[in-house]
Formats: sequence, structure tokens, C-alpha cells
Amino acid sequence: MSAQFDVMPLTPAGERLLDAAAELFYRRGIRAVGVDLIADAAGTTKKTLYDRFGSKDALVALYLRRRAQRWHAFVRGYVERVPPGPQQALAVFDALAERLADQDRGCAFVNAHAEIGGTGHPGEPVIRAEKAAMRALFTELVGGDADLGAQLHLLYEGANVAVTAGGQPDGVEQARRAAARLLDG
Amino acid sequence: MSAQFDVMPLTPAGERLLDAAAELFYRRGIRAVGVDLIADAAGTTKKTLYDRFGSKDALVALYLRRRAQRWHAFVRGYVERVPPGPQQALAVFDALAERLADQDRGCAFVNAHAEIGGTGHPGEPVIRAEKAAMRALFTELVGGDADLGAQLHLLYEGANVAVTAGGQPDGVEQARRAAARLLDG
DNA sequence: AGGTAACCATACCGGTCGGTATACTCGCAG
DNA sequence: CTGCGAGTATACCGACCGGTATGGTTACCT
Repeated sequence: MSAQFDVMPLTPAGERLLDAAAELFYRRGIRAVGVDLIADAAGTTKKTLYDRFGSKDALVALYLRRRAQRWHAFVRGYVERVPPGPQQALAVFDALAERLADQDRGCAFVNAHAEIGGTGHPGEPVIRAEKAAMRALFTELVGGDADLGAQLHLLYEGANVAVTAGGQPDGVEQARRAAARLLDG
Repeated sequence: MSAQFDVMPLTPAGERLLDAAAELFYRRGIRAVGVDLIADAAGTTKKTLYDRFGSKDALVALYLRRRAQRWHAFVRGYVERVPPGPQQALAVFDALAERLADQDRGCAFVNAHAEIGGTGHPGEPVIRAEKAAMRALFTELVGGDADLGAQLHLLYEGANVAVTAGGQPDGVEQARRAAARLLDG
């Protein structure tokens, strides 16, 4: 289901708030960003933020859902430009390479899990669902082989970590080559 | 060099503070834990904390260094119980599996990077060094093949993410099997 | 005309944040 | 006996935290 991360339509000020929150949460982290700062950056007020979203936690969950939806749409676009076959799985690594070029804080879901994991936060199920969806995508692209799909997914997550936390610039390329070898075997 | 993460000897209260901080930082996250809580948990005072460590940031950096030192010693111990050969690289995954059984918040360095990455925090170089050391270990264990070592390292990092943020219990086993396939080829 | 949803401005709440100040006790080495 | 490093206890600082309260202005719908 591609609608699993859909976000309800928002009022104009709500849209600005979610945009500002998304940028700040990703760049600086969730706990590091206060609601006052979000309201200021969106050119509106805390009152409007709480009228629209109810709580910071709910805003965080919405940020994660919209981010998952957009990232998966981006990846699907990349994959669909490649003719069906095992090359489609490798295209996911090309999408990751392009994304990491500007989004140098890595995977928003891994980062969010580091901050809210194990707390009962409403964003937690969104994080798990995003990982499950990426694994399902890989499995689908290799024709339903769940083991191979899961293993390609590990390379994808590992590349994300190696490039960002590890400061290893060729992580994605390395992952792509390992993936090609697993697809050959 | 195995001494690169060594932590200077500490006074008794300093030791208790670092122990308490390590537990709290790992379980709840760095920003989520205040210095008052750390002092209380260690049965001492904020005064002593600042006398010993100077700042919360310095305490965080020390926590990361000691964690890296202990984790690498743990992995080395696992590896040395296996006769030299490619099986040693697979033993790292066994070490990871055992560690993730109780330490269910995943990689402390990835988590820390999510909170302090890109801020100029004194813990940042420790994080990068830990990732470089794990990659170097894999490379060493496969006889110096830097590409293969880097690719095994990606599977290791990916397994960490898949099990924790992804909630995928068989992530390490899957990574180990993919690693075995890369070692065979 | 009246209702209502959206928005803006501002002030406030109790609590916690990282960090500092003051003043005291203890054990040990010169 | 004296000085000092280590530790305890407590109070304080300005800033910020998530969240609420009050009150007012638009624009659209019936």
C-alpha cells in the first residue's frame, strides 16, 4: 500500500508549521528543537501549532509519516526508470546516493529512533513501518525472495550509517557493489 | 591501536558518575538525560560532576570513548576464540547477536550521532573513529581486502539498524549469511 | 445577521536545563 | 600542624521546555 504514510490535508499555517518542523527536526534533532522555534520559523504562533496538531509528539509523528511517504515516492520514481529485472534493486542505491548528497544527516527514521525509541512515542510505529516497507520493496524487486530482499536491505541501511555517522564517502557505492554480488550468486 | 579509546583513571565518585551517565545516555538518549539526574543516580552531586569532567559535553565524549573501548575488547575476545581464517569475520556477527540480546537500543554511536552530529560536539570524532575501527577490523580479518572488509562492515551496521529501529529479530542472522556469501565468492 | 474555522499577538504556567557559588568535612602527605 | 585534593550539601542563576489562557481579527457559509 503506497497510501500507508499519507498525511491529511492541512490548512496553510499548518502546512508551514509541518514544513518548518520537518526541516528543523531533521537538521538538528527532535529534542533539540522547541515548539517556540518551530512556530517562529513558520511565521506563526504556538497557539496555531497546538490548534492544528495537539501536541509536539503528534507533530513529530506526522513529520515522520510525511517523510516516509515522500522518500518512498522518490525511490519508486527511480526504480520505475529502470526496466524490470534485478537492476531495479540496484537503482534503490542510486536513489540513496542522490539523497545523501544533500541530506547529510542520514536516515531520519534511524535518527528519530535514537531519540524516541522505547518511550511509547506515537512516532515509533511509523519508524518500524518505514523499515518494513523498504525491506518489502527490496523483496518485491528481486521477485519475492524474502531472504535476498532482507540482505539487500541490510546493505542499504549499512550504507546510510557508514556515510553519515562513519564519514565514509564511498559507502553507497560499496553497498551497490556488494548488492550486485549477492544478486549474481 | 587498541589504546585509542582509553579513558584516564578516575576518582571513585568520578567512576560512579561515568557509570551512571553511560547507562542513562544509552538507555534514554543524551539530550533526554540531565546532569542532575546523573548526579543523583551516582549518589553524588553536580558539583563533583563539574569538578571531575568540566562539562556535560566532555562527559558525553568520555562515555563514547569508554563504550568504544569496551565493545572492541568484547569483539576481539569473540574473534580470538575462532581459528584464523574467514570464519573470524563471521564471529563479529556472533558478538553482535549476543550484545543486541540485552542492549536493545542498538549502536550507541549511531544513536549519539543522531543527537550530536554536525554540531561540533567533542564526541563526534569518537563516533567516526569507532566506525573506522570496525571497518578496519573487518578488513584485517579478511586478510587486508579493504573492499570486502568495508562490505562486511555495511552488513554489520545494517543488522544493527534492522534489529533495533526496524524491529526485525533475524537481522543479525541474515547479515551473517550474506557475509558468508560475500566471503565465498 | 449569525456562526464558525482559521489565524495572530501576547502573556503566563510549573518545571527542567546546563552551569556556578558558598561553605563545610574528611583523609592524607609535607 | 598545615595544606590540599576529594567529596557532600544546598542554594542559586538565566534560559528554555511543552503547554495553556485570553482576546481579538479576518473570511467564508448558511
